[in-house]
Amino acid sequence: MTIETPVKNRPHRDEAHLAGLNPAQREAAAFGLAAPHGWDADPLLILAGAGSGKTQTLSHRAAHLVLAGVDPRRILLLTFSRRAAEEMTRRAHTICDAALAERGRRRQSVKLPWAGTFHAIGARLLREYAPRLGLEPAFSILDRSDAADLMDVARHDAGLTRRDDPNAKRFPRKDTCLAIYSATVNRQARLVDVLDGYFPWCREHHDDLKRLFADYTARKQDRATLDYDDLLLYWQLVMREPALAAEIGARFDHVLIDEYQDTNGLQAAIISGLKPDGRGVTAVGDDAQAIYGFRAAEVDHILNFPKTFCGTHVVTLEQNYRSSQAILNAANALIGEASRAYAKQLFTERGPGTRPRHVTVMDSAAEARYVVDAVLARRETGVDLKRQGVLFRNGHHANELEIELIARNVPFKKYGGLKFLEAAHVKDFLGLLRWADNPRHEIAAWRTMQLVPGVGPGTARQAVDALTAGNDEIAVLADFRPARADQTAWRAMIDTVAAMVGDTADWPGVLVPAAAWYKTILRERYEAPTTAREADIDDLVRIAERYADVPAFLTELTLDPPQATGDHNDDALLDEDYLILSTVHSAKGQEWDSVHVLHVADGTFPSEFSTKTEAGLEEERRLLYVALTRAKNELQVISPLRYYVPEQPKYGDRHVYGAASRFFTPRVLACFEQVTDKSALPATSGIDAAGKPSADRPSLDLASAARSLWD
DNA sequence: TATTAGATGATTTTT
DNA sequence: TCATCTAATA
Repeated sequence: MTIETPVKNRPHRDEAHLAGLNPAQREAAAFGLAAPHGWDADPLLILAGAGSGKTQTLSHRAAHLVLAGVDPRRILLLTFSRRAAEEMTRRAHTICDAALAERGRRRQSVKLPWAGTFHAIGARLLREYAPRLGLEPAFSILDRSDAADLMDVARHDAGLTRRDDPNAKRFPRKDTCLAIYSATVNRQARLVDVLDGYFPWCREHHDDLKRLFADYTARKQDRATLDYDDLLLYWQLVMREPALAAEIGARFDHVLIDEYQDTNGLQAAIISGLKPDGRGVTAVGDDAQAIYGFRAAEVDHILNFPKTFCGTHVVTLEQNYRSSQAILNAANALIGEASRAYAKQLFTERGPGTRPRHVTVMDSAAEARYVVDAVLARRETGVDLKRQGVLFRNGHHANELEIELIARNVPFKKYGGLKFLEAAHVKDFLGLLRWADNPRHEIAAWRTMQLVPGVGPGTARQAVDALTAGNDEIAVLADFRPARADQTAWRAMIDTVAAMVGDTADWPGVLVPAAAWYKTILRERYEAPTTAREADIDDLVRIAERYADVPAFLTELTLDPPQATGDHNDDALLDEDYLILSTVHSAKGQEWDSVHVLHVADGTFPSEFSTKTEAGLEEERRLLYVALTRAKNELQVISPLRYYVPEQPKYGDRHVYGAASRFFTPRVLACFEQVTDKSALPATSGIDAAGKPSADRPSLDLASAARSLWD
């Protein structure tokens, strides 16, 4: 007897490549497709819990689309980082190749989908359509600090920093101004509402801020520069123009979006613009892992996806392949206490595993020692450093750990925190390249000029004005002779930049004199040996040489900066074993055999800035949930009793005895084994475990000394 | 006008 | 701690 099934659901021998997926994953990967007969594309929402094989499923779907006959170039894959985009593209490629080989066909020629972050794809589309949008195609992209500097120039020029009345409140600093601006743009909200909701202490400056932002916007346009937010904002504006939206939307048959829970209003609007009825859209995400509220992301976009696009098919992935049951229990207990119920309950078929540990230590010094000991002990049992991860809420929470790791010769790589590109000398050199790339890039020019000894803000300002008056021809600077400046260095700067400007410049050959010029500046500037800094410049040059031209290099570097310290020269490190340190945000999508979470105390986790609102607190809970669910076999959460609070200036010691994290309720704690490090036990002498004399405790605690005899 | 020293205040996570 | 701003000096 045969059972009639609709053509599009009939299993097909060509689906062999989906064999490794579980039923839910397979359903998601193959939904609406009947290879090789084409596809039918109702909107698809995949709710994928932590460790449920999301990347696997999405890359299979991409591969399946291609095998079903979709042209890869008509697929748009939007991810959260470029690393994720590359990973998925690579996997999809492998799956396709294997499937084609199976069928005895030749490997397909390399056609790549459009894959990248919203920002990167936005930049690419905007450049392409620039002529039709009244945009300079060769626009430069301002990174955060360039944008802040431009904001600062506008801020000073508007006289907002003058303080006629010394008692008057100061105008917000450049970073705050930029943050307010960014929040307003990304939330698509009115300035008043953003100020009321997120920056109440700046409310009184509403009118000045409004004027400032208008000026900032005008300056960016004059200078052919776009900031990060513009990449989304402009793209979204394009999508509001029906003809253009239809044209761009028609270029893609399928739009796959990863981490949909972290999309903001602009991004959601872009998707709606591309595919108004949602046909061809696949969104993947997990509402329990929404952690980018501060970037105006709203969980509602994923929750309301089925309402926004009617006819949405929803697939839920609940089987976790990553963590042991014991770790999953802890994570489930934590998220189970959220004020909002999450739709999924993760389960695993892996064994129970060892219970996660909750370790109490004295302070961050003890924490650092404890973690290094634990990491090295794991390595002894055969868990390589690379299979271990140390996670924390803020970049600086790992500072002491870094010192300890260096002292004990443990190699590591840190994600988040101070980045390669933020080092002053790296910024200087990039500024030079940015100026050459876009002679109208006021900030880059101004910064670069001040590198010349004897040139300060005033002189640089005048030179920039002269440059603008002279139609941005570098040559006009030759007539501008700054009185106090080192004339040789000034002349050399002009020659260096002039040689780099224009299409005729010999790339990457021009990098050599540019680096040479900057190195002379470096040596004059710093008395200490500059070899380390010079090596960084050489690294930068080596990276730059891999790109076709300056704009390509700068765009890549701005949109996808090296994530880790040491990332830029990772070729040398590649086969070595090293420990990963990462902020929880940067750890999204990653996993390790053994995970150590630092500094879990009230005030840091949850962060004290987030505890004022319910939404903020819930986001912190999800952040901790993300941290816990990174672990496969072993998990340790470390809580210092006493920690450093830079925000609270106190006389003398700024350490504070903090409360335990409010997330560790009895029900959550029950999933953990309690461990107390010896540093956190009552001291048995006048010297506490940190090695410093402690004045605030009795020099001898007879009771615990007596007890410890029996330990 | 450039540079330095000292005072003052603040916030974290990232494209 | 760090960035920013002001005042003093060259």
